[in-house]
Amino acid sequence: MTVTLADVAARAQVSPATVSRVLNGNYPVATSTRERVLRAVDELDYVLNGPASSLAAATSDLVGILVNDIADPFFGIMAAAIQSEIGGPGGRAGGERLGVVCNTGGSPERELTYLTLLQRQRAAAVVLTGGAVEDTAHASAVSAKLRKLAEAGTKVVLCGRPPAPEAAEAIALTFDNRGGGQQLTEHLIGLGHRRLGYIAGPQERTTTRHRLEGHRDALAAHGIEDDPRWTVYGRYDRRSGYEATLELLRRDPSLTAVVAANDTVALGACAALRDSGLRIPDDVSVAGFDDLPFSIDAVPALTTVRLPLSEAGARAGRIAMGREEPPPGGIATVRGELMVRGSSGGPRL
Amino acid sequence: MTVTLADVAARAQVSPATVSRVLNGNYPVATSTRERVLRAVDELDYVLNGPASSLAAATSDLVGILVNDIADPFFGIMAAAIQSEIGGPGGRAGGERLGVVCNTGGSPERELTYLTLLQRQRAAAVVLTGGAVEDTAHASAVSAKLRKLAEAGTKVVLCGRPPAPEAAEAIALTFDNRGGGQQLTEHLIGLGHRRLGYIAGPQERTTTRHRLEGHRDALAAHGIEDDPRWTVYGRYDRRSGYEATLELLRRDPSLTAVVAANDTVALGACAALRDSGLRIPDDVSVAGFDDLPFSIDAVPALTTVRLPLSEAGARAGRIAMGREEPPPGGIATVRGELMVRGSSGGPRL
DNA sequence: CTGTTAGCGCCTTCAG
DNA sequence: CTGAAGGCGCTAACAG
Repeated sequence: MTVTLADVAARAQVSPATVSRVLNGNYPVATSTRERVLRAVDELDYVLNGPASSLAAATSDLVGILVNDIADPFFGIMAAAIQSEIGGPGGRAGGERLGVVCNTGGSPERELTYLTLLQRQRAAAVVLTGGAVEDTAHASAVSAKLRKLAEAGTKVVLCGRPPAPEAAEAIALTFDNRGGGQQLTEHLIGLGHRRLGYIAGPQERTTTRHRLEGHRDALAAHGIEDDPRWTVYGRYDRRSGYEATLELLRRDPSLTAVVAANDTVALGACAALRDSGLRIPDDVSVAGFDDLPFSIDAVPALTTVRLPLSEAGARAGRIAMGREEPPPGGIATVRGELMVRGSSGGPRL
Repeated sequence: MTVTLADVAARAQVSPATVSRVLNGNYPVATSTRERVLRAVDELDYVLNGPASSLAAATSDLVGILVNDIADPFFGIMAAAIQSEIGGPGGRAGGERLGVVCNTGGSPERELTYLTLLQRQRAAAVVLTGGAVEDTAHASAVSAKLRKLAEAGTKVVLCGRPPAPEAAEAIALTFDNRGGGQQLTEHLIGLGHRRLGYIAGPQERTTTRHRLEGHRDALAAHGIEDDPRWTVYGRYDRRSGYEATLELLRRDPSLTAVVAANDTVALGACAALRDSGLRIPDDVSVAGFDDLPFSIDAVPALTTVRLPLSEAGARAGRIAMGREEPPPGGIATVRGELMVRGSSGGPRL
């Protein structure tokens, strides 16, 4: 029923081995022979059997990209960049690789499941994006998995994720969340703010912790006591920002600025402030993080920290494909850039 | 080096076939035997070889999800919903399927490439999301590919995409873009608008065409002549909305409403209007399409048409997994819901 | 319920 | 540069 390599060989009057060689292009074949084979492939409408090929070669053309939330542009932008570097030629059969993104939904179990599935498929590479969960048991389970993947020849790259201490084989491009958070809060302090609310992300995430630490570093550097009432934990979504802001306002109506864990949360914060009859930035300044495309369209435009998601993703993709040297030591820190816009201003008197 | 099924069989003192059976759970095995096998699997840290398994079984656990732009939440939301229905148990080996999203970037070539790659992998199912490109040559190439996939046993589902006329095997859940566009414009006309600008998406896309047709249907129904100056084509992004709006304003400053191809474009339109010193909706009303999460946060909140992306995606996922009956005739139309919000109001006098 | 026996379709030495 | 041959690891009849 289905056309096999042998059929192509018969039609082209060569041996299966030869067909395999022209298809994989990893071995010298006479031009005339190649053309004959290619013609046969075309005439027969032959499609390589991936599993068979992967089985024999003990490696596949699959490249996995794990993201926490595919509906969040933060991950979408990185994934698109990674995939664009993977899609191109460079794979084994016919030169195409299959970059596939897997949505973990932020769940440690699903992350592990996907990793196993990818391991099962003998993936050529795996790129994990975004913050990690800080649960110890899970973290070491993931590290162990990554180590095994690496041992089996799968390249492992972390993008926008802190290095895995127990899996040194994994190359890491880490975002400087701490530094970014610090810059942002420094900016607000510089404007005169002294009472700043902070809406953090989920408690057990590295990204959450690092951004918050940066914020606190800035406060400490300026001798501002960090009132515990000023920090609220939530999720990385708009709703969470909305609710957390109301909560912050309830706890301390005298706040003059709200720093959000990311832009999406900041948008929710803006909505809550507006609904509370407060003007931005006249009454309360707001800041986000990431500089997603919509942030510039907020009214007023959002002050935030731009992360070079696309660039980092592209680099991660290239490293995963072995087309770029990994950074020295296997770890590189990617810095963010403070974007001062209309949502931040001096505090009300 | 790597542990194989035979090793597990030896350790558990059973035949390889038995091991396979407990792993796939598709055949009766004595509980005691199963436990012994599972223990051996665990002790040996065995991981099934996916390619070998797929080769022997002539099908894989891979399910492809094609999206036009992974960085766009429109697709992200659908993809997440589809993947959530796929991820669960139901696959062959160990009950897990690998839902993988592929980013075509809207390019017909990449779409075809991914389809081939998926075909090569003997994917269990493929879900194509979003509008199709209307180039005839490409459309029939895709249809041909889909037909071949279906013949090879791959389930094909279209989600938010019009039916493929030449590939009737493909189940289609189509969005009623035309009806939605019509409702939206009806709403604006009802408010009293008579001069409406329209920012369309890329010219050769089905989504673009259908939404525009709906708009024109509404105009025609009310005897409003559609001035050609009032339509501008662009891309589905913010920048395009910004530029198109300036262009519309230049062509006819007397427009009282701008209808955008989607919410993202509408956001750009709002920015352009604001930058031109026009108030929304006092001077000009704005409307979007899709009702993405950020639309409610625009200031003023965006009037738009809500598409049940998540629900449609979930349904598509279930159908792809054979867990839900396809709609009669293989085609279902999913309607949108008009969401009237602050960005639309009566025209200025 | 379990073991035996053939392949699945391709890649990759090894000769020529 | 090309052909022949063996096996990659697993599944699916078929017996028992």
